[in-house]
Amino acid sequence: MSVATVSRTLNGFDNVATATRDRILKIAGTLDYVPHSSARALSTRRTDTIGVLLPDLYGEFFSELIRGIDLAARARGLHLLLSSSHGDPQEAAAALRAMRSRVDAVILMSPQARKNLVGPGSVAGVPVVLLGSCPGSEAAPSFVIDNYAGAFEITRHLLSAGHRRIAFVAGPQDNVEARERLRGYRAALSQAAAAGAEWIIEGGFCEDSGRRAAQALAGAGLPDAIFCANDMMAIGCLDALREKGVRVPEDVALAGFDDIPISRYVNPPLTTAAVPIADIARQALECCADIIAGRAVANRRVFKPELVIRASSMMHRDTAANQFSERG
Amino acid sequence: MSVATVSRTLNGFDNVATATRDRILKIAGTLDYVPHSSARALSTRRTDTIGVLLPDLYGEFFSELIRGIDLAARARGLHLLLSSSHGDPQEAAAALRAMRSRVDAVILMSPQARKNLVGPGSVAGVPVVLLGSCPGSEAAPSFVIDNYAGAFEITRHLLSAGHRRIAFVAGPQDNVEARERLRGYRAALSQAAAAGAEWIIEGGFCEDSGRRAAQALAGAGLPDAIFCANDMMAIGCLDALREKGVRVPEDVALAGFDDIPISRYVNPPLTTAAVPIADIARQALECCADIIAGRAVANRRVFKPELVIRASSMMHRDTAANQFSERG
DNA sequence: GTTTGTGATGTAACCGTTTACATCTTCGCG
DNA sequence: CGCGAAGATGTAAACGGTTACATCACAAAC
Repeated sequence: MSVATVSRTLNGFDNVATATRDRILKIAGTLDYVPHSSARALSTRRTDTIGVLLPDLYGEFFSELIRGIDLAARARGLHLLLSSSHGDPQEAAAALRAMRSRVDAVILMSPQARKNLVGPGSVAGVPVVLLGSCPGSEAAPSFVIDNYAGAFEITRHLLSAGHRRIAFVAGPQDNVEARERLRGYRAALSQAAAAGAEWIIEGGFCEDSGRRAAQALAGAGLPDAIFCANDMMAIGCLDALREKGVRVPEDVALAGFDDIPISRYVNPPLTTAAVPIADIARQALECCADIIAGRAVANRRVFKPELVIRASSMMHRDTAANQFSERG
Repeated sequence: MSVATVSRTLNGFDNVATATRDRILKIAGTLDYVPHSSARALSTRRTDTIGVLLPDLYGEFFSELIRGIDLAARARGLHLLLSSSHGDPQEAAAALRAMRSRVDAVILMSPQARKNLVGPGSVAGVPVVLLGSCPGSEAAPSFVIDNYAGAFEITRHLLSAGHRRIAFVAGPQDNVEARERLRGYRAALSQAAAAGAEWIIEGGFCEDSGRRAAQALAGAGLPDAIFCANDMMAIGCLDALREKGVRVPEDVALAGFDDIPISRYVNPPLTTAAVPIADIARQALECCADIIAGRAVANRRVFKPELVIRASSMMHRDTAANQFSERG
C-alpha cells in the first residue's frame, strides 16, 4: 500500500477498495496511529484550531466565556488555543501575530484596543471574530453586549425603587465596555432629571476595587443605592459593607452587571443585568466555524442584557415586609 | 540570501555576519514575517505548546487553574491547547490521542480515570504531568493535594468547636479526590470516637447538589455542622439554608474545601481547606517546561491544604459575642 | 605563493502529510 | 478479441521551515 491510499482511507474518500480500507484501518488501529497534525496543517493550510485571546482570566466571567467556547468547539471537533492577559493592545497584537499560523480563526476580546487589529493589512492575517466591542476594529464580525441599555435599565430600576442618590462604581477608564455602562447610568439619571446627582467612584472590575469603593462610600455618608459596573465589584462591595455593618438592601441597595453564576448565591442575591455569557461565547465559536467553512456570517450581533431583580435591590418596604414574614 | 541564512538569523545563531543579519531583520520587519509554526514543528518536532486536559470548566476552581497555567506559560513563551469535559476516561484517552502531535507535553487532570493513560505504550505518546491523583497512572510526575489531611483537619476543627453531629456532603463517587476527602472526614470522626455519628449525603461537586443537600438536611432535622467536599457545594448549601431561614453559623456551622476566591466573599465567609490552586497550576506547567528541556523533575509533589477558619464555622458563643458587638 | 584554518553562506535532504496526475486492472461492450 | 471507461492504486511534487554538509572567500602561517 502506498501513502496515498492510506491517506485517502483515513480521510474518508470513497475511492478505496473495501478490502484495502479494512486492512488499513485494522493496522492503523493496532498501531494506534494518529496523523501528524503539523504535517497535515502544512499541507492543507488548516489547523482545526481556534485561537482565543482574552484580556484576563480572573473570575467567573472569563470562566463562563471559556466554558461556552469549549463546549461549542468540542461539538465541532475544533481545538482551542488559549492566550490571555493582553491588557494593552500592543500585547494583543503580538499574541495575534504568534497565533497566525497556528489557528484557522481567532476569537478576540480586547476592550482596550485602539488600533486596528483585524481586516486586510492588519496584524491578524487570519479571520477574527470579536467578543465585545473592540475600538478601531469595526471590520470584523462581532458579538457585543448592549452595555448602555443594560446600565440604563439597572439605573432606572433603582430610581423607580425610590432611590435618588445612586452611586456608580465604574470600571477601568480605558475599557470601552465600562465606559458604555457609565454612559447608560448617566443617561438614566439625566432622563429622571437627576443628572446633578451623578456620583461616580473609580473601580477596576475586580472584587478589591469594589471593596475600596464601599469603604469610601461608607466613610462619606452612604448613598441610597450602589450600582457596580460588574458583579465582581458588587460582590467585593457587598463584603465590605457587611464588615462595616451596613445592611443590604435595608441601608443601601446594590446592583451589579453580568450575572455571573455566583451572583445568585451571594447574600443577599444580587440584582444585575444578565448577560448570556456562555451563549455568546458559543455563538462566537460557531461564527468562526462558519467563516472557516466559507459560509456567510452576520456582521454584528447585539445582545441586550436582561434585568434580573434579586433581593439586593429590593425596595425598602418590600424588604421590611419580607423580614417580618421571615421572622414571624 | 538563502533560506538557511534567514533561518539562522531568525533563530538567533551567531554565525551570521552582522550586516547580513541587520538586512534580514529589517526586511522581515517590513514584511511582518512570522515563521510558519506547522512547518517549524514538522521539522524540529517541537510545537512550543502545552496541552491542558481538564474534566470540566465550570466554576472558579478550574478558572483559577487555567489562570495559573496561563500565567506560567506566557512567562515561558509557551502556548496552551485547552480541552475539557472529559468526564469518562475513554474521552480523556481520545483527547490525549488527538493532542499527541500538537503539543510537547500535557497537563492532565482526570480524577475519574481508571486505566493507565500515561507511560510507555500508553495512549499519550507525549510526556504527561498529572494535576491531582489519576488512578492507574502513577508513573507520571504529579502535583497532588492531600485531600485526606485537609478533610481530616476541617472535621477536627468542627469537632473541636463543639459540634458532634457533623454531616458530610460528598463529591462524586467515581472521583478519587472526593473519596479521599470522605476518608479524611471518617478518620477524624473515628479518632474522636464518633465513628457512629457518620452522616453522609451524596453530592456532585456543583452548587446545585449543595442546595439539594441543604434541603434534605433542613427537612430531616439539622446537624450541628455541615462539611461540604468542596466550596461550590458549600455555597449552594449556604444559599439554600438562607432560603429556609436557617442561620449560619448560629443554627448550623458550615465548611467547604478548596478556598476558591469567592469563598471569602460569601456571607458569612466560608471556613475551608485552602488549596493554592493557581500555584499548583504554575508548578505543573513549569514541570512540563522542565521535561521538555530535558531537566530532571520531581516525581510527586504533595500540597497540604491549609485550614482557613472564617465566620461560617465560628463557635456559637463567639458568634453570639460578635452579634452583640455588631449590634451594640 | 601555497597551505591551512575559520567564518559566512549556499545546497539539498528531511520532517509527514495531501493531492494532482500517471498508471495499472478489470470489466462491459461492440 | 480489442477498446474505452471506470475504479483502484502508485508516484512525486508540493507545503515551509531546519540543519548537516559543502562551498567559498579571506586572512594568517609557513
